[in-house]
Amino acid sequence: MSAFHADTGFELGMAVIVPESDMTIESDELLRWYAQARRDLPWRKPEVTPWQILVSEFMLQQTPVSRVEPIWLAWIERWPTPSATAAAGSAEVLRAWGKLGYPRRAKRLHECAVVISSHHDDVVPADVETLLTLPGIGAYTARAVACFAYSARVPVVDTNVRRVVARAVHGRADSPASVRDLDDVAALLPDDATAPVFSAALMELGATVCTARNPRCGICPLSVCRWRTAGFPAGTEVKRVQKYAGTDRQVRGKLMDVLRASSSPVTRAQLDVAWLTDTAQRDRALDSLLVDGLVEQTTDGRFALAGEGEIP
DNA sequence: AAGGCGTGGTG
DNA sequence: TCACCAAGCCT
Repeated sequence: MSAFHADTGFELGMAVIVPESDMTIESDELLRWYAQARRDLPWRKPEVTPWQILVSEFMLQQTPVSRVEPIWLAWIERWPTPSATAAAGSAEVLRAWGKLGYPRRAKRLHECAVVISSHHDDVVPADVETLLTLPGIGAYTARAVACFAYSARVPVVDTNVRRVVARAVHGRADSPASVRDLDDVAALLPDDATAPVFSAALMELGATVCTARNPRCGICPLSVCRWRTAGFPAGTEVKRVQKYAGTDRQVRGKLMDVLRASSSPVTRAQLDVAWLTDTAQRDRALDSLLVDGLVEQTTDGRFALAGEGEIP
């Protein structure tokens, strides 16, 4: 057992009998920890609707909880349902999104609202298959909505879950994205109705204890962690984080900032001052915003947030 | 399938 | 300081 291979569970071609507790994450200890350590996030309150949970999931795609909270609170008060969101128009939605980042998410959220209000009787679909057909909803968000809004027993795999499972179950510092993730987590899921809380707890553990940098192993509730057992081996080289300063993304952000601030269409000159250093780059950024459908040009040649001219 | 897509907090 | 990172999705 001392030379046991952490990855495969096999040694020299001989099957090693692994205690069940080594291959799983103890649901009891995880749930007990979650019950006392869970953050009191507003979208976790019982009266929150599936649509409002969906909104939180859109906002949380690559944006930290602390920045999402205030925007989400104001958002659901203003637009509590898909139909209310759809009726608001995409320009107002893009404006309310503010500086959460990746405004394509806001556009897709509005598109979701339109589809759900017009084709699904204003009710968020409950099954993963249908959710996956909606704009901006991918593998994670579809399962998160099915699980957290409808208590479906489906694996929910985000970056936190991936990391926790990679460490506790596989003994690796992190996990390269892989299709095995879904099967891995499905195998860990409790058989009973606690599956959704189990998933929430797994995510919470990754977000607050088993973090990417400086994991707080001293307060981890898991009694079995193969990463710890293996002596915390380092992960493989991570791919470089994308640059931001000076990129087209930053220029797009500047242009969107100008558009958001104006309730009426702006002139080309007003956009030009948002990025003086490289006019070619500025043109490219504006063009890409038009291609993405985030910005529209009015008949008189000015620019506005997409949908600004529409009748609400 | 690798890379584009915002923004701001943090160690 | 500045690289890293934060409940991904899409092409």
